[in-house]
Amino acid sequence: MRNSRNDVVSAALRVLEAQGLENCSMRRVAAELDVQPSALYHHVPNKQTLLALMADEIVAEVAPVVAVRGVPDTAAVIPNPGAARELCHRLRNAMLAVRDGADVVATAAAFRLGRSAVEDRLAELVGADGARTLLLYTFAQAQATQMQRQAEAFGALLAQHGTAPGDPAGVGDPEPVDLDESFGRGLDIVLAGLGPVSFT
Amino acid sequence: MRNSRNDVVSAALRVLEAQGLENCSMRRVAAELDVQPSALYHHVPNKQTLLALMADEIVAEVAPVVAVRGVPDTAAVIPNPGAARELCHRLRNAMLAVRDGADVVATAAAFRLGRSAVEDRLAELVGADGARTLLLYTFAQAQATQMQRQAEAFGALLAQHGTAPGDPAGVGDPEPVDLDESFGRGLDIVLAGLGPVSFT
DNA sequence: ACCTGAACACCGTTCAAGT
DNA sequence: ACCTGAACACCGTTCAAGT
Repeated sequence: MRNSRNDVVSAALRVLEAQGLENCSMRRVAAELDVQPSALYHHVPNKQTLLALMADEIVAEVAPVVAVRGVPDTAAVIPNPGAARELCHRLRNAMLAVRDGADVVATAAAFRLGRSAVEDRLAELVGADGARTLLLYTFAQAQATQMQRQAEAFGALLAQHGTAPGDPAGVGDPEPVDLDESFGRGLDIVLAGLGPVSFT
Repeated sequence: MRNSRNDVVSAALRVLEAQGLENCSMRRVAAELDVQPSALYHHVPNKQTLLALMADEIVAEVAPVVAVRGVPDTAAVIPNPGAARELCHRLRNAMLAVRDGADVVATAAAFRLGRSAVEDRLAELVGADGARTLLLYTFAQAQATQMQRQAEAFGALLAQHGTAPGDPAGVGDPEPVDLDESFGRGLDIVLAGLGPVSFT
């Protein structure tokens, strides 16, 4: 046995980190494994599936390992906004830790809204509606954060290559929002909307 | 003058509606205009810009036309959660009205978080933090909704081609959440978190 | 100003064939 | 079981050249 499915996922994550999502092609993943592109299809049916496996890997450490038996009874939910807040922060950090991780996870996760470990855990803490709201907000916010960072990195590159500070490209665009702090405030808004429980 | 930039955007939106985002290539847009692919680059610097122009078109009717002068003073915000709620519904409907519209708009809009007409208007109604939270939630929720619909349409296609109800593919997957109703509930959670104002 | 034609450097996926 | 080699039907973008 030369390569396993896990080898393929690992190689794909290396390519993602090194080259970004737009360059994370099947052909480059194959090259990372010193293998022909067609060999990948022995381990994975298509690129979409590979991306979903990568997404699982990226968020693997986020949700506690405790197995949940069955869907929680809505009436049985014991609200715990503090734990929900921490889980959302962990999720966001996990996505931000990998280049273009938010895009990878958000795309794959939206595809199976309602059946992820993180969503199940969140639902136990704040109910199904709150869980969905928190999850969607966290995905979109992480995507925006990563996009802003990438734009800043690109702008820094341009500036280095001859564009002096104060040049047309840099004039008029107001200072960007701090999306790390903004996330916490948005999270607090949603949590505050979930009920009268105080959770500071 | 044979084609204007607006002709290109219109053609691209037609291709998007007819073929979906993954098939909305520069080459197909060119074909829609009976023109060589290279001709498009006379009107638009690259595909990313074209997608941004399409996004602007999709949400053009959402924000009121009233010109806003300057950034609203945070202290001067007169909370109006009811108006914010309606604006979010309008935004979501505009995205859902176009095939893959949520993806197109969310990607382009995340790129310029903080400088869209819709966000400015929302910020007037609920403040900057509330506006960002509502906007991100609405984008992600619309993306999830459109993805679920597409999956359902695909599933229906499969079922039509020989898969009887009760077949392996359809057994075990629980009934999907109604994301149209779910959106309203999530919106109410966020709005409730924005302050003590009642808005029913 | 707007477009053609040809090219460059890529894609995802399939499939027969090898070991 | 795992992989190669070759092919198919595509991509976005550039650039000289036409009108």
